[in-house]
Amino acid sequence: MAPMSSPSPKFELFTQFAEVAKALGNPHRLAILELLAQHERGVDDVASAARLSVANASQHLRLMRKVGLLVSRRNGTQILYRMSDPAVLDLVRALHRVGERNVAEVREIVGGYFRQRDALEPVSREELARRMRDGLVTVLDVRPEDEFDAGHLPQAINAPLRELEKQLRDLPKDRAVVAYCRGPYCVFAFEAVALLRQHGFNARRLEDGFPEWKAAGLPVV
Amino acid sequence: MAPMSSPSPKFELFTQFAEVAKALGNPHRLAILELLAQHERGVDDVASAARLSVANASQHLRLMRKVGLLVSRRNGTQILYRMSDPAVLDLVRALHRVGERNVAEVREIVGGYFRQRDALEPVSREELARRMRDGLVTVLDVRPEDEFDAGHLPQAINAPLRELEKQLRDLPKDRAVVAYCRGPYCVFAFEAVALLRQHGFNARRLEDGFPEWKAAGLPVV
DNA sequence: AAACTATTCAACGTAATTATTGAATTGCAT
DNA sequence: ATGCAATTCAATAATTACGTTGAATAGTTT
Repeated sequence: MAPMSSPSPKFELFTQFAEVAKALGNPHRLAILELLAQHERGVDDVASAARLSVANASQHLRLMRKVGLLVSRRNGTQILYRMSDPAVLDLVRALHRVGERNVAEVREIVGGYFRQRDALEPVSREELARRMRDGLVTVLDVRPEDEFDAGHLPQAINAPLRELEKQLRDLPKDRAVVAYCRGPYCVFAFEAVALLRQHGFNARRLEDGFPEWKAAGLPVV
Repeated sequence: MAPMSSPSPKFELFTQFAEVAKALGNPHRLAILELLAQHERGVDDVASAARLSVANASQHLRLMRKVGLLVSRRNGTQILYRMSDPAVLDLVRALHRVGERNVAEVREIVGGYFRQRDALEPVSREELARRMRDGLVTVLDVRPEDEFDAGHLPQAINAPLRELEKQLRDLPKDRAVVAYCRGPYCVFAFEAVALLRQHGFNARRLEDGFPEWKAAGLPVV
């Protein structure tokens, strides 16, 4: 109805915030952010890691710098970009959480993964710790490789979901498998368990995920 | 260089996440989210509160539902929308934090507000509490009105930044003024102090913001 | 100074987003 | 059934976003 009479102060603020969100609204830029979450990188470096043209990577980086997600510094001939602040990582993590939850729900409706819900009951941390001590279980970390590298359960095998199918032949069929992920909403663990069961494994998922395991004071590598 | 050979699994995930961020990348939708953070509302209700046409509001709402930020239910003839999950509010808050910090930095560079940094040293919570008991200070809440209504410091006057200038004449000039905001990065308090000083007030800002005051167990209305 | 490297700029075509309009649904009430 | 209210759909026009290309800039090396 009303055609936006005055550009209210609140609206201006929301416009600012929206600029930040827009800068996150592109898969390539999210990939770049993940790269820069580890350490600062030059444009060329980012471009090849993200499989983008240099000019395109430069555009993305400059946009994110413009809205305050990144900062840059010059080192000789190259420009190094990095995340501006831990709050940016918090923001990205919050986005991942919401996105993951959404993926999980879509799968639940479309594919019906959660039908046999009892079959997917999680293993408690305590139970897994006990079975690990007895050497009776294969532990599968289905998070992306870099998160695995930054810390994981002892004896865990890293098998990012899309590579899990290839790695199936290397898993002993006579041992139970417990898969874990980033946290309670992370859909990877559910999917991993479903896939493993399809291939005849005795598979279950760990309750919650790696951060909760670590926070509970259980051993980490 | 390489034109994106295969649509990698990681890229698909990031595409999902980017859809969520895109849905946040519009000032009207952020305004709608703030409305729905309070309680669920019908389309018509949202449209008039956000000053949008009904069809336009419907489009925004459906988009946010599609990416999982909102859910809806039917109640007779109307459709009620609400936030799907507390994680969505966390995401919005994280976005606000980054956006606020960004606004603050821009102002710092352009306007030089933070030049006389010592003059803007914050008042500690304890000091403010003491001075409030002695009745020696005017307390200014420069957050938006709805946040003020949801809880504020005792005796505080709500003066959203853009309305502060109008309210200046009503403030007693012989009393010190302490302004506070959402938190440590919130730029409103800085700007309020700068404006008050321009007009001859003895003004300072409170350390951190309202949530921290409340968390410290100090009195709240 | 010239050659080289890394990055940015400018211009272009394609695609996506936004708000508007008017028509089409959907459920409820008469 | 018919009419009514709330919402959604479909088509449109204006704006903005995206990636490519080739040229331009800034700093380093010879």
